[in-house]
Amino acid sequence: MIDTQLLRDDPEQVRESQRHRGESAEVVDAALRADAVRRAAITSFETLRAEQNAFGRRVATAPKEDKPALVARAQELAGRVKAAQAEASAAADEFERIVGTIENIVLPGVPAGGEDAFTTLREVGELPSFPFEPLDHLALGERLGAIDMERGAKVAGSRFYFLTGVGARLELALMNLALQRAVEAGLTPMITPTLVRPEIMAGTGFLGQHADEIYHLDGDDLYLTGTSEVALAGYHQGEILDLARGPLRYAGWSTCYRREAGSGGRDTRGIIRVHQFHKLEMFSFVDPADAVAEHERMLAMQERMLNDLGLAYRVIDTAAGDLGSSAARKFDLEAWVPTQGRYRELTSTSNCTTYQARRLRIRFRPEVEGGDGATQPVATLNGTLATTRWLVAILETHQRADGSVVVPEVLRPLLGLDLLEPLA
RNA sequence: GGAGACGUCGCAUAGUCCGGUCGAGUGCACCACCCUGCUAAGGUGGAGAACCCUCACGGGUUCCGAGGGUUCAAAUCCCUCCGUCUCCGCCA
Repeated sequence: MIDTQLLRDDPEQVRESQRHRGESAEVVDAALRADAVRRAAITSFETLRAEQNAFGRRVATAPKEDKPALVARAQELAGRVKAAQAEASAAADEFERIVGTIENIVLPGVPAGGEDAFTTLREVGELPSFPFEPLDHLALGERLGAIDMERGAKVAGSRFYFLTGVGARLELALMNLALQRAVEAGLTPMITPTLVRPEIMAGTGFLGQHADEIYHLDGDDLYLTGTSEVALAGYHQGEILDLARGPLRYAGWSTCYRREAGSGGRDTRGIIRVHQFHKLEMFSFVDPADAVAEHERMLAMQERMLNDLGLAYRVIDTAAGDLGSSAARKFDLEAWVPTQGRYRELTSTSNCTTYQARRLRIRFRPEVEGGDGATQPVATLNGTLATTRWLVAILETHQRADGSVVVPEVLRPLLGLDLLEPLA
């Protein structure tokens, strides 16, 4: 949810942001009208209620014989209060409904426009070239005894898979590398619930645009999370955080579940787009003044991972129209996938500024001279430090003519292998 | 799954039976000032959140786990939900 103060003080900034995203600017005016209605309704309700409260005190202290008459008048007043209250709360709901559809204000510098309007910030690493015809990650994975899609489908359906043998070990090594780096950077490791209540799912904003992407357990009314971001964002819901000693930084390790409802037919081969995978997700709660720096910090950690894994990648500044509703800016890191001859998104990092925190009511008390200031929403940021999909780029990039795969140096101690070799 | 107890303003608690003077007392912690050479102790005062009105001073409304209901009036009575704890049963 956006800042309603900003909506009132500078609606043009909000309209501009909506236009950058290719979203409606008219909702801004609808929201302003709803705000006026709401405030008028609240004021008249509160005036009546104040009257009722004062009257109630008179009834309480009145001599017994006067009470019946007073109560009769109070009854009449109570009816009017009830009506005014219903009106005020309906007006408040309507305002929230409309404001809720306004997406986060995009940060300056974010390219306006749709998916293709992104800016490439940099390309890093040399594109791999092969003196032989490279195999794709699935062909490699099958030869290495690392990936079994067929039995995944037998057991769970399409887009499910088994990681087997060195495949399972490779994923764990990757996740452990990410976890190690996270701990070194001072993040608190977390293993999070992957089933969450509806309020949490709604609070993090995933029930809007992504609703049909999410698995729901009807019998228990719980949602399976598509990222530990959901649980981590919900972790401090409704709390007033102490940020005096710096940001609260977490690294959530979880299995992620996605229905991939709208992606029929795309990336059907291999483990690029699957219903279930693992992810190590960074999540920070920071003073909004530090949000941009925190975003850079996450990006740097992600780049270091990709670099150290020997992957060629580019960093793009995602266009406004391609941002989620909560994100004010998002960097995607896309690794080169040799057999596809293009960059594919491996990871991203989003700065949600105060948008997500406002909806989740996560606040802090800024330090101001002369004591504590009023509470205000924190900024939240998230970024992925490793996921199963990374195996695609790792396998393909480091393959050799004989179908073996050289293990990146940083993974060797964690994996216990220097080379993955095809099964006989 | 069955039976029961409980959920109050940072923490701990009082208040709930018998609805009104309880938005709420007390202790600890906290902040400011005073006092004592320092420390400890002591004194005085302050201090929750959200929203509305106001240039401001200030005023008002809401919040006692959440949501409904009864009532002129609910922390207090009723219902539903969530959570915690205890006992019994069952099971990885």
